[in-house]
Amino acid sequence: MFSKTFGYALRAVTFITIHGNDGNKVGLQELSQALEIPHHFLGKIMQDLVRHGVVDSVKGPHGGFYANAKTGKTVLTDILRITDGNLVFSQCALGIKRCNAAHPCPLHDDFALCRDGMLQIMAQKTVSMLAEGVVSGDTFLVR
Amino acid sequence: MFSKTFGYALRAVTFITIHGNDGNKVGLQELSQALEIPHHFLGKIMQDLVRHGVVDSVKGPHGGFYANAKTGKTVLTDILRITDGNLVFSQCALGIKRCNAAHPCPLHDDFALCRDGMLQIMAQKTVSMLAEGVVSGDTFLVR
DNA sequence: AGAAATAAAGAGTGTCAACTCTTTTTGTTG
DNA sequence: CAACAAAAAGAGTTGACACTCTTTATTTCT
Repeated sequence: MFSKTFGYALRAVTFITIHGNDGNKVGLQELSQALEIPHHFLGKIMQDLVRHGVVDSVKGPHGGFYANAKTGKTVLTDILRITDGNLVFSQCALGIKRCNAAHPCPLHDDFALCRDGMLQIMAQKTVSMLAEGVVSGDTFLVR
Repeated sequence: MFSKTFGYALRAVTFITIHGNDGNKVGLQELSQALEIPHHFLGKIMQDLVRHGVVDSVKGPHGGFYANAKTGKTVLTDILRITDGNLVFSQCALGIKRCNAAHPCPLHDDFALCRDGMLQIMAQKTVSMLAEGVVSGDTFLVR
């Protein structure tokens, strides 16, 4: 459904929301170790997130990533759009090109309902909501 | 979400249910042209479906694929299992390995609800139900 | 029996996501 | 300012999926 990149990005941003605020920064090293994500691959993803302003970063010794004003308010579909592009939002379950409500494939209605439901939930959930769940011990970012 | 192979397989089986019964057979040529699916690739997929008994085939002149007693009763998850394996049924949205109800990722509950809903629908829908929709002109297999 | 048609089988190719490694740039700190 | 630490950038590798091409096996028809 979603790419691995999306999972990595979401987990990383959530981790930074928890541990990278009030002047604290999270290094790439620490981030990749804590979340068990390949170091260099995560670097590229973080680059992209910084470029889009989802998180901020500073270079140099004691540098790293940290949450900005936008970070906590970012909704999951924002991140999905960055990592997976816009295609996820419209593709047909059977891969038929001109599949739409007026010219539906046999699965169109059921699939659209399911997919749009998921996207709607993800459009309402913010990163800080996820962070809350993790802090309270209800949900987990690793393993 | 699902592989192209799944879409190809489902469309092919539905087409055969409509056009390959009562002694009629559908050749690979005809099938791939009607559904606009790459010829040789579809051949491999059909092989697999025949091996699993979803459809039958005969070689030689005027050979081709045709529906058997099982074909119409096949449910969509049967085909999904053949083309995409069992992983689809259990994977985590964020790619976390030991993600489950007792140790959930932040999206687990929402995603499981959505995914299981879709799979449940697909476990109840048979190929002949799809064929009905196509025959009545409500849904389409091409383009 | 021989030719032709057709599915089956298998090897080969392209592309992309996922991952690794190396180099460069930027900023900090002593 | 020199050394160093960390992110940024970019080239390289791998594996899986999607697709193509060629060869073989099987059946039918003349």
